[in-house]
Amino acid sequence: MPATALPGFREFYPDDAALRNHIFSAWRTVAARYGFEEYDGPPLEPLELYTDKSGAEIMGQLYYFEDKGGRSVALRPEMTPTLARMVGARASSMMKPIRWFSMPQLFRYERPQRGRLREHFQLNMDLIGETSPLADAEIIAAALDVQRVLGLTEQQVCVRLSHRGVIQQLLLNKGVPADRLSATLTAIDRLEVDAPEALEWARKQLVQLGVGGELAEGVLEVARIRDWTTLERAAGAVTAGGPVENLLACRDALFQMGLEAFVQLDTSIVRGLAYYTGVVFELFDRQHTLRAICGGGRYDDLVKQVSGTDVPCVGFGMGDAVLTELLKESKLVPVVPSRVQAFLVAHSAANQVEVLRLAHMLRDEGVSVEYAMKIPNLRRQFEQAGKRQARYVVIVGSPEGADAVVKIRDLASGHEEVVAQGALAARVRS
RNA sequence: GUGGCUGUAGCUCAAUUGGUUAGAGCGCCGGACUGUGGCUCCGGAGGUUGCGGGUUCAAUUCCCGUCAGUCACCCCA
Repeated sequence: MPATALPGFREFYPDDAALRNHIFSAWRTVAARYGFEEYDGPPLEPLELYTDKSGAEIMGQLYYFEDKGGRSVALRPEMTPTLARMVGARASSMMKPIRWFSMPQLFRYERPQRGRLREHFQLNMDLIGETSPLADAEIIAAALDVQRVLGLTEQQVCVRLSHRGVIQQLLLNKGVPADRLSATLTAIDRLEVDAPEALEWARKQLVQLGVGGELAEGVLEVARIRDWTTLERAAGAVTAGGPVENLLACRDALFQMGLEAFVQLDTSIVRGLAYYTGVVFELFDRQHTLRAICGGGRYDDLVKQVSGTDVPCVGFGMGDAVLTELLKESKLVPVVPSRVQAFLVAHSAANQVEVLRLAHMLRDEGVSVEYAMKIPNLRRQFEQAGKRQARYVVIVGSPEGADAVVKIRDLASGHEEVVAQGALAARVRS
């Protein structure tokens, strides 16, 4: 039986780790651009942190066990409850809005599929303590900018935008009973593909909910709104400060930022998690061959539920698994140009002492250096330097030069020159 | 958790209706090659054909189970 990693858990070979770091780097870049500070929490949490909020059925998707102190603990499946607890503890003393991001590794016991594993890293960005629709727009813009930094355009990705309050209002207008709203939203959540089968499925679900017949058609009509004109017509008179105005203001802000081409109204976006209260959105690849790249929205009541402090929030989670697939598919995986700056080559074994001295001198100067541990002929050493993707080869022990100089060769251009040892670090770094 | 499809070297794949010692390219290691890499040529290592069982004189090939991957469900970060 060969040793293998657990299903759904990844091993990152150097190429994989490089791509992961590329994604992490984009995450950090955008977080910095938006003035977000990094935080982190415990990977292992009390089980109740999740069961209290999400109910017992999520137990099947949690990695949980009893620790040696008899506590029921779980590997974190999402970051938001931890964030809510941390924010709730200090929110009253912090300047608003709070802009926090984190890049936790999360765990969930589910059947692994492409882009969905039992472990992943997830960028979480949350804007806390601000109810303005500009905060929603800010968060969505950040999620989109991550895509843009990674080289993905509006040709490849889009954000599907909706608003729970708007949907609820439209459903009430259609006559859906208030006590059926929550279940109806769940049914709508399934409708994300505008396919006939999905429609049929949704009709059946609605009938089971007691929302059959004409009412069901009304619900489906609401869930199929894809353009702003239809939405405004369906909403009727817009109340100041109401959900519709809120959603439109968020849209306007995104348009004013120049992100219009990415934005798609989609009233079938509801989000599974129960705690969302306002704007909700998901990022998708345009071909829709992958799962959601990112999902988020406004959750104004969660912090109060967890900590007792009333703080409005909007945020998203963006996993690395789907992004990895999309970047590979879009041929946007960067190639590392050069692994080491200088590869030291010894003319003969007698020069190895000098190689070690020079190598360490260069490393002290911050230059990345490699050299052959065994000294084969020059041809072989050059070959090694080439395979290691070195920028320069430094030949140590050149007979025609004095001891104080070395010859360096630019491996890409083939250009060679003689350099004083004291000037070597500066020359190689340039 | 349910169902479909797929599992051969590190990677991509081949192997006649079931037939002898499971092959190739790339990659890796070494040689040709004693002051200059990428090219070329030669050689080598690397496989319990995912694993287990069954049918058969004979299984990579057919059957069953199982594990893993993948797709669609369930569900969702």
